[in-house]
Amino acid sequence: MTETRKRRLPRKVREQQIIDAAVQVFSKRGYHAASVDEIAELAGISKPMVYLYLDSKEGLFLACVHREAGRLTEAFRDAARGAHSPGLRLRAGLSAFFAFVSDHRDSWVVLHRQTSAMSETVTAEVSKARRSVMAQVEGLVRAGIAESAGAGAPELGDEEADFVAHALVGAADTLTDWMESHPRETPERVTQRLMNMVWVGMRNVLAGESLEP
Amino acid sequence: MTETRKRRLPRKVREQQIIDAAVQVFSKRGYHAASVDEIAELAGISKPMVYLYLDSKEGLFLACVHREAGRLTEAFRDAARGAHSPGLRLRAGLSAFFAFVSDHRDSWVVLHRQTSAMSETVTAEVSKARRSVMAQVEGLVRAGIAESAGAGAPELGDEEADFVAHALVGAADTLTDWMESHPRETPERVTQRLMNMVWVGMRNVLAGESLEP
Amino acid sequence: MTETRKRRLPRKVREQQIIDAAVQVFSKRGYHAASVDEIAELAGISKPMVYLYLDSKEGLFLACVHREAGRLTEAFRDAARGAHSPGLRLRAGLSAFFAFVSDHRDSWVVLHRQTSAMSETVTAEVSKARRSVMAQVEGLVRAGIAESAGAGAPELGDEEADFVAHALVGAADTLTDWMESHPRETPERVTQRLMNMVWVGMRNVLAGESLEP
Amino acid sequence: MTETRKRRLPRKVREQQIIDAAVQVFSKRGYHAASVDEIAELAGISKPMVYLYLDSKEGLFLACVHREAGRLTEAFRDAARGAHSPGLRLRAGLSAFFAFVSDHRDSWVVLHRQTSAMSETVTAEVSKARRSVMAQVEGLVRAGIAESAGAGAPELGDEEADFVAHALVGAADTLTDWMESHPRETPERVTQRLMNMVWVGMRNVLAGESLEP
DNA sequence: AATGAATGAGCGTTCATTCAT
DNA sequence: AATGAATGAACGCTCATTCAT
Repeated sequence: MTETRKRRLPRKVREQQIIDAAVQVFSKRGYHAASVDEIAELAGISKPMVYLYLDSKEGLFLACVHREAGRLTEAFRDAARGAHSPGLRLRAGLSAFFAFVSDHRDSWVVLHRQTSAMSETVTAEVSKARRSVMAQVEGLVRAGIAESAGAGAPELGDEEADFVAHALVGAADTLTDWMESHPRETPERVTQRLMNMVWVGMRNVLAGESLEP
Repeated sequence: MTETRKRRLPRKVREQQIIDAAVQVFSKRGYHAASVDEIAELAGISKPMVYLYLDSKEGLFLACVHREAGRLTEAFRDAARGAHSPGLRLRAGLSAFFAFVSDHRDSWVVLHRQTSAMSETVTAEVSKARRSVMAQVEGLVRAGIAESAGAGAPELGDEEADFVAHALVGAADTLTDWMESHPRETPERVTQRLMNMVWVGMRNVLAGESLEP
Repeated sequence: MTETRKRRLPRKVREQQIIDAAVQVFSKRGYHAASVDEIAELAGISKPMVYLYLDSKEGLFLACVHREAGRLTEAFRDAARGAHSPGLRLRAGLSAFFAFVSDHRDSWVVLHRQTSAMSETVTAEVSKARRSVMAQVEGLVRAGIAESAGAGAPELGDEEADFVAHALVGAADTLTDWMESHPRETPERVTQRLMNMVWVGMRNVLAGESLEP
Repeated sequence: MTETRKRRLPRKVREQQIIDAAVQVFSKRGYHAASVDEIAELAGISKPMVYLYLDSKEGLFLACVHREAGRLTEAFRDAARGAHSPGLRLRAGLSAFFAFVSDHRDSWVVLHRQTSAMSETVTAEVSKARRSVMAQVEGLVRAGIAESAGAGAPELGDEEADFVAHALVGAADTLTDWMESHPRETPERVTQRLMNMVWVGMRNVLAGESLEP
């Protein structure tokens, strides 16, 4: 099956191919160790095209972050669409989240694990995208808990929901690495296990209960 | 060979100063963006000394990882020493962990967040050091749960304990970032909250219980 | 072949537009720092058109030099046409020269101040165009002095006239910069002043007189 | 006679060698067309040394301008030292100026003929150095004329002296090119001729006299 | 024990130029 | 007549590393 590589492609298509390659390379090497040469080669084009379309290495990285943040947002939205009660939305959303993180390792690594020092504007933009993702997880957490807690549930404070969201995202991030060394695990099983682990506790946090040390 | 007359600092001292500087710079810039120049300058010596003592940039990074992993291990040991019942050891250990992670940001970032591509041998060594840290958390988890579950507790499987340890470490990592933007939070409060969140669930995971989706 | 239906501009017009743009950009940036991209954009067309019409960056530069040398020549000719005695021709010519240099800064800068290394053939052509301008100034000088010196004037040697022409052109070039920081000066005033300064001396040079050091 | 090229040289020496090379290359190619590679090669060292000592291409250019401006200033000072009456200082100064311009073609071209667009800070610094040179010529002009005009001489206005200085510098610049194609000319002869040409006129300018057109 | 001097190799970026339509 | 797509080659700059003292 010969794959005739098209030589001339319209800008929009090439752009996506470049971003595809960039996400892979940024994820694998990290922002600084990634070389535009390698990205261009992986995208099957020459370096000047990268600069023509994406302006700079930073612009390229930004494009990656934006696109992948958008995709994750979309994954959330799709999951929510299928779950018509607020309660199901939490599980569906979290499940979608885990699925995304484990299915799109590269996207997630670019979105969440690139810590290297970059120009201030880029750092700001990236932080914004990351906060937007975190806010969506937080929304899921708050909605899910609120419903599951029933009518008389106390309001879940901003800080509490934020805390839970960060804990979940951090756990999910590390667990995705863990999955790689446990090939029999699936995103679903990991989701289930993590839910088992935190579900009751999330409500405890909500209820203000605390265990004695 | 008597070590007299030396006004220039003895090797061991210099070495530690270099590693001090390196941990700061690696943490701030990331492995690749860090420059040996900056490290040498921060250490107050000339570059060839760095190479004389630590061989290469990778050797320098390895030394950082080893030393900081050792320090974290020591923090665990100290915490355990104060808590003479296995049950208290879990909380004390986790608390020590959080304290370490938030007190020694640079150390932790070097230990856990540097993903960049390095030579295979180095990557292997670093992974080993990281796994050793993870193993200690896992030990705490297993011991703590075992005791809290009482006499007839089922054996906690390796995979389960490993899972919980990874979730905790990941959550702790992200929560440390979160703490930075919530200045009123302390490591103790965060520890407490995380314990509230996962304590019950950890036992659920142990008991093999699972919530219906 | 009737030239109907063509909405796209005919070749000659486009060519002039391109050269217009090129003169501006070459003057502003210098030959090497000028980019064909910028020229094409300023001309309102795409880059391949530039190459279709002018062959190369050097060709483009050559075209600029030729056209602007021609314009300066024409300015001389027009000035001469109005001054029907050879004596007036010198002043009118010099005045036209200053007017041109100050009115068409870009043209002059391209004609006289671009020193950058180019291919030998091009350098030769450019030198030729520049020498042609210099020759015209020299002609003015020789004619003007000859007349002013009256019937029995000694022949002004080639070298002497050449010397005076170079001195005048160099002075004029630098004085044009000077004019920019003295907004109340006009080409006419500068011409007058320069004439005052060199008029007597030119005749001295002619007469072979020399001041004692 | 074998020339043993010293490999290791102290910074100060190497720095001067690099600037030597840079002046040549900047003069020959122009700022933009000059490549740091070529400069390094001509200086007999590797590129990083250039950056270690001179920071950047712009820094290198600045260093050239400063050093050569200083040398020209020194040439003026030396000439003035030999001429103990103000009147002789003009001729001696101008002669030194012409000698410098023709002996150090590269220095002068760097000092006066680089027009290309550079960063604002550099442009500012370069302009400053150039103005300082021009001011020295202006000083010579004013002093010389004042003395030659005798006791009752009218004050020479700033603008007039400035004008004359610019005209002289511009003429000298172009005449230096002219000398290259007239190998029998010497700086002394050219100086003499230019003095003949402008000496009387300079006083006319001073006296406010003007020739009728 | 300690350092100033030096470099090979690579990276981000740009540019003149061409191809296919 | 006109252009969007594409690139080889070069340039400014930096960095990990070593040599000579």
